[in-house]
Amino acid sequence: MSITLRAVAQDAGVSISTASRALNGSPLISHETRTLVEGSAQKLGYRPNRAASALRSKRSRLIGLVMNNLVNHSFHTIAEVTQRKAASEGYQVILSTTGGDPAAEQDLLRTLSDHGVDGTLIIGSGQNAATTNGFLADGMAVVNVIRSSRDSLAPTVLAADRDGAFEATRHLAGLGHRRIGYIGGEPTSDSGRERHAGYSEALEAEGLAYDPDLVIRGPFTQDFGADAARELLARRTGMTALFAANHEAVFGVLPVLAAEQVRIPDDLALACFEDMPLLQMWHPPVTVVDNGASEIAELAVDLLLNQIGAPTDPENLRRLARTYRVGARLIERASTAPPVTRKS
Amino acid sequence: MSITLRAVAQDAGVSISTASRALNGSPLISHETRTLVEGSAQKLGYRPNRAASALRSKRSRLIGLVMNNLVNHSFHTIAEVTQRKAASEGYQVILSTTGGDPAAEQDLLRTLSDHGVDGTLIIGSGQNAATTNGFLADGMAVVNVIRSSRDSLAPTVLAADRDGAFEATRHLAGLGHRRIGYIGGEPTSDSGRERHAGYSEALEAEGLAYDPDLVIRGPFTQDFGADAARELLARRTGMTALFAANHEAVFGVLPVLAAEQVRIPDDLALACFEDMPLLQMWHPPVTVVDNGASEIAELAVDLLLNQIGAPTDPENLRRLARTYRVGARLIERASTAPPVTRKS
DNA sequence: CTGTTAGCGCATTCAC
DNA sequence: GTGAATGCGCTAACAG
Repeated sequence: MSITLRAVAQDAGVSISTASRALNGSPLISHETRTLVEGSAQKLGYRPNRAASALRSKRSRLIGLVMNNLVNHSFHTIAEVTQRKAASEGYQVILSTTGGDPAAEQDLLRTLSDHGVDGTLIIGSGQNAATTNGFLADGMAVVNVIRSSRDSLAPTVLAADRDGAFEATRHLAGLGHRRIGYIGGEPTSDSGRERHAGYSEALEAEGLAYDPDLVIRGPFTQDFGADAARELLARRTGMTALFAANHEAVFGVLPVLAAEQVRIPDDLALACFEDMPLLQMWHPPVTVVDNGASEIAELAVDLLLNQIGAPTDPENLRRLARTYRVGARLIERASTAPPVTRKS
Repeated sequence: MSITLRAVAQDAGVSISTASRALNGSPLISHETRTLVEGSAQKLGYRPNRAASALRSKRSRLIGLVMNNLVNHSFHTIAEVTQRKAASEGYQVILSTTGGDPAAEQDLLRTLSDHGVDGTLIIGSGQNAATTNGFLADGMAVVNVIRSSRDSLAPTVLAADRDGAFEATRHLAGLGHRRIGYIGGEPTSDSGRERHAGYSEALEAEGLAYDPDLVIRGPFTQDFGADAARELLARRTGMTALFAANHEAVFGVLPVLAAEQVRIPDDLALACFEDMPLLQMWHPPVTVVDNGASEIAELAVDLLLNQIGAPTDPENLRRLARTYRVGARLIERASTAPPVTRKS
């Protein structure tokens, strides 16, 4: 049988509630009794029963993390950072993957609520705002991450998709490229729209025309990337640079470029969105827009803990409930260089 | 305020204990009352309070997952598979990363226990058997994964490191290579030892001599891999094939080979341990030993749930407490080919 | 500052 | 089969 608070109280010769207060850092406790109780707890190897504590106090010290999958580099980075940071603040994280299914997502959200999580970070479908708003009303903290959720009353932390795409495109244009290809996500996704907007705006800012022949947008899949890359090459558009802004598609784009013996950066300058080991190690290393997954997670956890700190304060929530953008950062590597002028 | 069991019981016109039994699938309940209660629960949108349930029943429907990090491809694969499978059985998983620190690991294990997890999967340091054995004694399930733990009384699920390395090496030898290099982990790690043993045994089986000049073993780091690759190339040993058996080191080996313009497979046939997207997309795609991370996770979760099913049955635990090996699988890709005979 | 009292919501005796 | 009673271990009023 394990040591209960009662045993600690007995050992220390105080009441059970005094023991509770002493161990939970209540200010209304004398220094002596605190050290006394702590001594007993230490000696007996007391460990709090979180289930009991949660039942009574409505604070589980658990937070939920809901995401599509763990394969995506940004996602598992976020999971790891979230876990580490939460643990350092005394919270454990329940991890849930949805496979991108909104129904599964709702189910998981409910299950997390059953477990009494104090808050939830959600990289979601954006389709369960009603559910998460209900949680907020019940005093559970919520933060949307990476993907915004229409009608959600919770704070949202997003990557700077548009700015990042703008910078990458301007970087290519700045090197002298005038025919810059674009492979990106569908307009139905926020990030797909934003990155495309950044690309377009950069072209405009640099005085370059937007040519639909240079642009292919599609689903977040490797196959799409491969097809798109082949298609762009086949079009013979005079493209000298390519911005691959659809993360999953990159896995299809790279092998095609290699197989077609496209020399990088000489035949084609290449930039991608979202950094990952693959791109660092590629030959040559690939210039990327680092979306700041770690920083996004840090901020999201901060916002979550802030809510948890003042759970029943609607004013606090209103104050926090805005959209934050974590700045993107261009990392220049060898895959981008000025266009090679054939002949002169 | 959320709906409690009491409200459901009231609505159904039965006692609270009958409601509890009805919703928990107790056999001693008439069919009618069951459907009646389920109807009320449905209607009111009842959701069980897991904290209360855990406090009373000692079953939290939570399991812990402890691992070094989430960056390693095998690790996040295991995390994702574990989560999905656990969820399908009604369990949620608390994810913890240790950063490889045994003290942090112990701390996390204790914290998981505080939360009353029904069981824990641990990819651990192997140094906390005393702690986990204590958990077992308290009726918490434990399964060691990927890394064995000396003195642990819990079941262990391991990858077939030796067999995998044996197969990869024999594959290279079978292609006609006689000078096969090896870059692997330190002998202090189980997997480092096992894979090296598999390599050695395969050489022996193929009648090839073991040449220390062809072998470099070191830590699980990218830098080590880069250094080792450079060193092996510099030694001019007549090496025509390389088996990179240290997963993290692969991230250092690949760029060095590319930078040194080593043509694969013509100048050097290459095989690696542990599959991952990077290796599928590499140019050329790299032959690997797939360690079966998904299958390892599936089996580990099964073993955990089996223990949870019969928590106080020492006979059951004794029966399960053995070491399981999930078979490795060689995936041949374009990076391995017969040695090119220069001239004739 | 400390002790007493009263549950949190549920699962499980024990009666019937 | 069902209901009444009893805590699981803890925290949060409420007194003092």
